[in-house]
Amino acid sequence: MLKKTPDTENNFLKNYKRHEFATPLLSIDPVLFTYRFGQLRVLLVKRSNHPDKGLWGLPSGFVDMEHDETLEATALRKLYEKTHVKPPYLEQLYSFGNPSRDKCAWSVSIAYTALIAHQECQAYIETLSDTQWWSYETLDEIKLAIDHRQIIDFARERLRQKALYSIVPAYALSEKFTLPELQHLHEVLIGKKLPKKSFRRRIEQAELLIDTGEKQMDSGGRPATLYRMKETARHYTFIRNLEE
Amino acid sequence: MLKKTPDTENNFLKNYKRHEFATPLLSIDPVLFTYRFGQLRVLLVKRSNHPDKGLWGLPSGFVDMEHDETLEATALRKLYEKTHVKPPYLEQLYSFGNPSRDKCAWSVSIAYTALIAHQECQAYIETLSDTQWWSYETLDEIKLAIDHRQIIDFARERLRQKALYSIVPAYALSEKFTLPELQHLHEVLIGKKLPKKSFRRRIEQAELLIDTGEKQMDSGGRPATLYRMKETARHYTFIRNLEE
DNA sequence: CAAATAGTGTCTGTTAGACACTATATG
DNA sequence: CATATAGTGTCTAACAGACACTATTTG
Repeated sequence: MLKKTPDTENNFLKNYKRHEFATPLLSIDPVLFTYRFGQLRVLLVKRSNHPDKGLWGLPSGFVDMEHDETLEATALRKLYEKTHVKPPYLEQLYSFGNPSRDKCAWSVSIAYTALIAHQECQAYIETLSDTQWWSYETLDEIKLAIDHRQIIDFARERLRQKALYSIVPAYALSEKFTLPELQHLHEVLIGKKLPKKSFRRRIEQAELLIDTGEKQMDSGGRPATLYRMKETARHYTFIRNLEE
Repeated sequence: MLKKTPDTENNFLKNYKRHEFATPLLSIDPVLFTYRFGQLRVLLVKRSNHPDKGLWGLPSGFVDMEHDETLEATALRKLYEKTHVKPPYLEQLYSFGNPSRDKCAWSVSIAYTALIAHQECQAYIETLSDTQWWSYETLDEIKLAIDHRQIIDFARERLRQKALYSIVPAYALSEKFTLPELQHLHEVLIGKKLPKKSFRRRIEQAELLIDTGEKQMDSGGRPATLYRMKETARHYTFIRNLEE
């Protein structure tokens, strides 16, 4: 007969070797969007590691268990490596997992959606030869790594939904932006023209924006008012969705 | 000088040992809700393993990398163990992760929300001494394992949101249900009375339900019509939310 | 019959969309 | 001035909430 160690939590913890538990490989996949030249764009990186080395993909990474305190921290760390800024919007999107998505083994990807103004990081990105904005509409032209196309499509669809009931997409614009800019972005995301008066009215009624007093002078017509978002706007949802 | 193996994907895969990559421990935490005796209830299990052995918690489990083909499959497997049925509604909720949530090590929980009619599994659950429905309102009376209270609250809040813009909560009712039942469930989730006429009208206009022709005779008044959901109802969202 | 619950008819105030209008810039 | 873009005034059809009404059961 074996002499048994008492089954206390302390003894359990003492003997706990993580690697004795077979557990899927975990990666973090941030999908960073911006709005540039009238198009939705996504940040892609040329992969320097297997699998799918050499293909374009998301700026993925593994949790650094020594230093990362949260899953978000991992996402922010990977985004910082490629942009040198912290995006003003970051939200967990979905976790994808199956035995073959990564060829190697059962693996799980926790995807995040992030938004940023391209002006905030354009200069830094241009110093990197392996990193660039890619128009969402032209993604069909390239083969993306692993299941990253599926993840991007999932993020894109969620962002379309958010355009219907919030002004979260505004985080893909500069800190100061105009209502016509925001409306055009929403139109790109939703895929149809929106009635100007209604769009402006719902945002005005919700009191989501602050008039900076400044005007954007470069439009070749009447200058548009520059606004910035109130902090409350981040979590505000309209009672009524834009119609699809 | 070392003779280097060519850096091909094949060589990479050949040498790929998962356990050489330190990766967080991953568990799946399904939150199964039902509606019984006018209350929202959640399925809890007395934990037979550390950590927090002996406390009540969610019916958690690990991905079985030999047999589970998806993350959902793991959630369904754990729920089946405790209910012997497959719930009609299952949706990924959120992934929680940090270095201390599980005391042992960096760990990640992928939580799922599931809904079921208690009638579908009541008989089986009553055969298990370690499993029971717990009213959400009385969760304060017990200490839950690890961060399961936080996960349940997160799921509860998401379900409240869904009550505002969908009839997904109906999956917590029997396959055939009445409009007053559904309205009461929504009132519990949202935490306030709803105008009867408006509630009925929005569901009628959306054509989400099928009149079974049957009536529920036990209400002590005029019998209520029994409906079942169309499959389209699962993904339908109203253009206009119920007001909070 | 009264009591209880289910379900409807209808009025009213609010509001989204339509669209024509005004406002302010450039050249 | 014309052109371009920003932003507003206002009408109307649709509809959510209020609430009183009818309908159908039990006892």
